[in-house]
Amino acid sequence: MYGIVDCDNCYVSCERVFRPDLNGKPVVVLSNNDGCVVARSNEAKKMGIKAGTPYFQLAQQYPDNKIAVFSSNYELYGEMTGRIVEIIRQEAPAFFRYSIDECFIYFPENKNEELRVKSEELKLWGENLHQRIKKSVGMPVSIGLGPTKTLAKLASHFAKKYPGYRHCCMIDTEEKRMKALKLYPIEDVWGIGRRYAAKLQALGIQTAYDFAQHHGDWVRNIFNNIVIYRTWQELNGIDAVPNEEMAKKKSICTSRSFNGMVSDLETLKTHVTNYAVRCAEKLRAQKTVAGVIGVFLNTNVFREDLPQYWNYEEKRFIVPTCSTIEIAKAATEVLEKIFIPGYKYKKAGVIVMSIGPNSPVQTDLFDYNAEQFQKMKRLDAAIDHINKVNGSETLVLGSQQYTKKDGKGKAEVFANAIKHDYKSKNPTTRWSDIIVLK
DNA sequence: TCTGGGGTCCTAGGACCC
DNA sequence: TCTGGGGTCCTAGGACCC
Repeated sequence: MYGIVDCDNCYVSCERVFRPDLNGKPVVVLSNNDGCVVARSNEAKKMGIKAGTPYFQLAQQYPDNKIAVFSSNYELYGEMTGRIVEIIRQEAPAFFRYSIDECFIYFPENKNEELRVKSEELKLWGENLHQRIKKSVGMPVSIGLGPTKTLAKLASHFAKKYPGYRHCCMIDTEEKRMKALKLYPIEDVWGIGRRYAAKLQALGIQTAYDFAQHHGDWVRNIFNNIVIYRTWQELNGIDAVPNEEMAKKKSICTSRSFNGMVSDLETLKTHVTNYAVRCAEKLRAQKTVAGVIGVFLNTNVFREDLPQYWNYEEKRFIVPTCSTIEIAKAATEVLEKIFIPGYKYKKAGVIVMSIGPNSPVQTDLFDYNAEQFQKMKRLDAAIDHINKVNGSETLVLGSQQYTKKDGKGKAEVFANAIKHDYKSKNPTTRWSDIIVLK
């Protein structure tokens, strides 16, 4: 059996833990730069607010402030969901964190009849897990149980939709499986995206049941695609999607849209340096080095009245690295190659690839300075430590700081934050934000 | 005026090897 | 008239996920 634990309206629920006055009221959380809606409370969903709605449209539509709005606060969401993972670590035999708000649980098959967990016990286990998470973290979660991961996902949707399941729904018999499949729209099945759903609907398939009823050969012929065939198998109760392991990322990307538009190379360099530094930190956090770095640059695609340009280039490191200074330097070099003056840029990003373990690293046969290498390593470790203890970006490179010339031609540092006008505090990670009880 | 930020896997086709 | 038979690796593009 598999389980999935899925946080209900994750970001909204994180905010509500510290704002219980907002329970039962419409709440949305916005993307970076207060761009669009990425999370909605049930009340907001009922009002017809769609995911991805640009915030300025929402504000026009509901000028009376009836909807509580939050900028995204990933420091908070990361810490809150981390607490949930800790509880799952204690309660579950094995698990895999699938995303920030979802966790798969693996129940090993037990051939011994006497040791086998009975269905009723498993269902109760799920209900108890929900209660423990609700009580100790404050997050409502929905739990689905089933013989395959895809069916567990289906079950979790029913757990979310019908209160009668007490937040945990289990598909453990043929009868329940059939009933669930018939009630489930094909476009909501895990692994069926917009394209596949459209194709299936054109073939007269409306529900998961319609799809599962077709012959496997038919599925293979129509799609010639192993991924969708596995989904078909899973709906039919055959465990087919491979279990994932705690894997290291194979590529790491840090990108942002800017608050406003940017034309000058100096500001772009500062942005790109910041993204590169983040990539280096992420590489070190998972104990890896990257062999290739890529940088991309975009103008504003929504401004059809302005000339458009986008470009991307890569550079290979002779010796794979996770050094902040090396990665920042390389990123700037690539940026200079793709930058064309005269455009109004809206977004840039840094990607690191060809990721491998940080030891042993194949060094350069002809130009390797062991002393320099060790120095860089110690410097990065010191930066990471200081930023961990004192908060991120306590210590940064000079090139990470945004500067402009004052009247006398002297460079002046200024903050260039992305827009976060409605950001909540960080009472779980910042001493300055700690809650005061009256 | 204002429109997010990450990831994964699979396949086909081309370049290259013997 | 007739033009082999295996492989591997890499890349781009397309689908999907949250």
